[in-house]
Amino acid sequence: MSSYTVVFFDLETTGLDTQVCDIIQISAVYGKRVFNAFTVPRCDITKEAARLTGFSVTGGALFLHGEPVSTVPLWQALLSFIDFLRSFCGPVYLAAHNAARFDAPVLKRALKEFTLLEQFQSLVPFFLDTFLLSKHLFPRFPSYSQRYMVERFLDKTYNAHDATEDAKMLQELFHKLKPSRRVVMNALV
DNA sequence: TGCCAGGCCCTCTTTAGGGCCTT
Repeated sequence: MSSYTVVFFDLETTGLDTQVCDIIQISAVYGKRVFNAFTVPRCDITKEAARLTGFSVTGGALFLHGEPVSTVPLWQALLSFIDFLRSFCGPVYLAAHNAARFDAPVLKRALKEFTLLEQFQSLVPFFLDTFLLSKHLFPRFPSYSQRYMVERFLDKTYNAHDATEDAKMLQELFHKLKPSRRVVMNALV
């Protein structure tokens, strides 16, 4: 396989049900480059998601911890995200923690809704699941949550449930772990 | 009122059940 670029991303959503939840925030990082977009979800935010993320919707506007947030329509956020991904030369592997089970299906469902999936997949042939990667690397760990891995390897806590911070931490963790190409290939989904 | 999903993985398994990881 030729060269590839690993871009780290994270979604904040209205809940955990990948078949019905809606995207609230998309963030991605590559080095110092950051992509971020907020969008007003079209379904209710579950009580637990609202508690964890601090997002709320009032009068059709998005708020984060009570402060108004600038948003764009979901289709526009997705198109901007595709433009960001297109700016890299060659294929992009989009990395997220538990990508296979959560971020990838949610993102792909949204892209499909706006008939953007094919365009997206021409840029992103695979997702990289750092949860699977962590399990492959360290078979006997008591936990593989992103928070645990960050605390263990980077010795720091961070603002989890902010998509940009989560993506930045994941990038830092990945570079600390320095997984071999073989391990990376085994964590593609 | 309801207190969410889901599929892999592990083991006190395989004639099953519970924990994990994401919001």
